[in-house]
Amino acid sequence: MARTKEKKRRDRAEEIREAADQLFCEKGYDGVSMRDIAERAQVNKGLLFYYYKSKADLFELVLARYYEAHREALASAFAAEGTLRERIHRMIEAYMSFMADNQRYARLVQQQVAELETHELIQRNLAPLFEWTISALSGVTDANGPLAARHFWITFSGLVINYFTYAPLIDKLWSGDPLAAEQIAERRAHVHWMVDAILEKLSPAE
Amino acid sequence: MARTKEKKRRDRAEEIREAADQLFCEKGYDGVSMRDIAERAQVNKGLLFYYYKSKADLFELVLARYYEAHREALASAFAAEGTLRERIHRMIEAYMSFMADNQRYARLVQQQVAELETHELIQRNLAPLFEWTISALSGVTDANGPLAARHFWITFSGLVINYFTYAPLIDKLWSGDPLAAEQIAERRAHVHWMVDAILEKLSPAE
DNA sequence: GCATTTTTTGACCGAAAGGTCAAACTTTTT
DNA sequence: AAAAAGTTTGACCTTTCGGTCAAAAAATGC
Repeated sequence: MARTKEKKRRDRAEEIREAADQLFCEKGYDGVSMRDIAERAQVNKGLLFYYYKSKADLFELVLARYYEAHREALASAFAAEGTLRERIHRMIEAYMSFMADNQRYARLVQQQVAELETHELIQRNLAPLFEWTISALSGVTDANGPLAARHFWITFSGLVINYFTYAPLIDKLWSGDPLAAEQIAERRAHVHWMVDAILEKLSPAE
Repeated sequence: MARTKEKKRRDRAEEIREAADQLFCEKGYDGVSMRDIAERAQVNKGLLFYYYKSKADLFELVLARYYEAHREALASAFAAEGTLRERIHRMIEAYMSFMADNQRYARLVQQQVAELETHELIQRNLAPLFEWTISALSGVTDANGPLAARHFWITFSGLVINYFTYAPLIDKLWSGDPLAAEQIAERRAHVHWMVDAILEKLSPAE
């Protein structure tokens, strides 16, 4: 008789990482203790330090995974095919999808940005996205002033990310869960509409 | 000889509040200890508890002052005079000015929103702003769907507040301080341009 | 001047934090 | 089966936290 059950050994390191991921997103770095993480992972506290050398280390790992996933998710959208309009819409689409799939991420980034000692990690990951937008928009926006590409970068990314970071608040003002699939689809449509409004005003001829 | 020097007694309660204000904005609630606050206020730690009953209490006071100032700053812009376009621009103007004058506030709100147990304080203060936008836009937007007023509320407020919350990050991507007066003026012009783009697409006839 | 009230201090408390470590337990290698 | 390597545990350490309190100091009323 062959083994019918795959007797998987528990991967403690992974369980700890997942517990840390959940808790950091829920309560923030300072709001979580290593004891909390150990408890959720159903593991002895000492074990956390066997696999990860410190709390800060564990946090950075959780963060780095998200940033990497984010970069990968957007990488395909960077492909320079189609018109500017198509490319931007594709970017927005990828960005919204990633946020919808990784709702914890928005909260994590927000907390990270809120820290004044802005980690070089976040910088390193956002810089490429920034550069892309600037170069993509360079043909249609001004080099400087209120219509400079850099303003549209903030505006575009804000349109997407703000919805998710403010979701807990929106939840209390609207009726219905803003993170439900239909609501997110609605926001997606809104952002696309906004992109069109901006592009139309930037170059009415096209 | 009359008293030439106004020998002002130090207002300890006020000094403590100011120190707490600074530190909470810099490092967040959890990142600051009562010892830190006492040290910055150059006051004995015990005194903090003489004037304020707890750390949470002190934080709420700092927060409440900002919310009140915010509400007051926007109150005049609520006046229902002029066209919709004028009213919205006036609102944006007031909002931007308040943010420029109270740059700490953006960071405080962000930290507050980041906490999952979103305080009823922030809710109570944002609700009126939300209601006003909804009713102001009701004539020109859809009742539901991607062009519902509620989406534009998030979009508008994001346009303003995002610039300030992300300023530390922008600082590292741009050249030049995003919180300098000229830069803020530029963002202000950008947001006004955005408002026009939106309104034009919403009702092209007008 | 004295008595009373209001401020201010420094020493102290228990709880909880991040982190260490030697010993016990499992698994793998030989 | 024994030895070696890799895991897991619980007890323990130091530091820091929010908060208390009795006593000292300063201001006030009479």
